[in-house]
Amino acid sequence: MNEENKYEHTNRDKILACAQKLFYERGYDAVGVQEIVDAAGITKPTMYHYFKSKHGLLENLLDEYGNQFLGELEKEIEKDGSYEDVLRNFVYTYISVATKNKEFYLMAISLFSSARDNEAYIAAKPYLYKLLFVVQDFFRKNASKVERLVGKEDFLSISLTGVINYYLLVNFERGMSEEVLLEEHNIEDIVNQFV
Amino acid sequence: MNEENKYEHTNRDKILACAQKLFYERGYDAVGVQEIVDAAGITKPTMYHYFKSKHGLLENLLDEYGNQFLGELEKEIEKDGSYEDVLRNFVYTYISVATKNKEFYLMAISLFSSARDNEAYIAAKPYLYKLLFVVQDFFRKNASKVERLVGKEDFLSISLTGVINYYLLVNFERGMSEEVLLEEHNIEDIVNQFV
DNA sequence: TAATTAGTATACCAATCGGTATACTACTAT
DNA sequence: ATAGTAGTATACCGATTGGTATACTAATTA
Repeated sequence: MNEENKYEHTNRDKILACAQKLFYERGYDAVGVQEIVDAAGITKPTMYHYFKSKHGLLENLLDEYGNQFLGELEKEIEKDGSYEDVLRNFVYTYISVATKNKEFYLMAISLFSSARDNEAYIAAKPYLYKLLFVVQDFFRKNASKVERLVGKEDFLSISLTGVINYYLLVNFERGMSEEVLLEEHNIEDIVNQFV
Repeated sequence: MNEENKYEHTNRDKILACAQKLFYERGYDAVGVQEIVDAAGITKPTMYHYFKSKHGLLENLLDEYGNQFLGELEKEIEKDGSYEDVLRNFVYTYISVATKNKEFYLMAISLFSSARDNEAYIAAKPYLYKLLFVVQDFFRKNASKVERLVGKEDFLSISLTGVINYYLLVNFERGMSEEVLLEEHNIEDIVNQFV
């Protein structure tokens, strides 16, 4: 009945997009519901109709934006090639997807590092593990190609995720552009640490 | 007149200690001033007497606890030895100091990853850079011993900090103890990535 | 056509937010 | 002795917090 792209300009999507931007700029706790609905040009009951609470809004945000992010990373694991090649592609894709969704990505990193008993951390925790599992899957599939790395899959996934996250965090803070972040010598620096 | 350790049980220190604990548990924005002063067993005007605002409280907290943390790391840079030896000691000291001040350390990591325009991030930013500079100093002094690493000091410092931070974040989350975190094979895994 | 449902707004709630005006006490310095 | 200062409490401030009761409209379904 409706193949049209209605789904792009609904109030629900406007709320998600505005919440994402505000959470990125100032953080989940610092942004009030009123501010979100003002930015989206609607009123509170509309937000509480779609998402049952502020917490529910964050959960939906993480679910829709986050799984899209992880999906793109998972596709990269399927590909075949030498360890160094697939690693290089994986790192490139990770940074590429992260920079393309810079605001969501930084928001997610912030949530992953939030305080233990913070409401936002509790919502983000499953995705922190999902990301870790995706990177672990990558190493479980490919580390077997290099004897020295066998058995180190857990550490390697923590280490790679840590390096890339901090690399992006610091260099976004420095105002570095997507193109520079993806330059060959920068990718190569990261790759070289894992060969 | 007073060589005694008065300075450990003053209201000021009680406020700092309680704020640190609460910020660690639930985050700066999620914790109200009232809750802090209740935990410290005093009232608001006392807090506003010592620190001019909630923001000022955080600044003092970072200044006193943070500089102590960085000081212990800086001492390690002075020491001499082969690249691999000083690196191993540096990593060991970093993790050791971080685990001994686990609550403060996790709070700091959380602040470093906070949203750009968040009040807490603005207070933490100088210390994010200070930490980066300390690690950079380490590599500027020692990377010269290994030709392959010369010129990579900036990347190396980001990378090492990223690995250790994420290593501690994930393994604290997993409930891993200080002893395990400092086990030789775990330290060696990290060190091996930087030789 | 009648009944139901999804979506939205007006107007409100108690509770909490960060912060302060005022006044008191206890100590210090003159 | 007296003036000043540091520290502390009672009681309050306006603003904002997350959330909702009620009512309306527009579209769908029976």
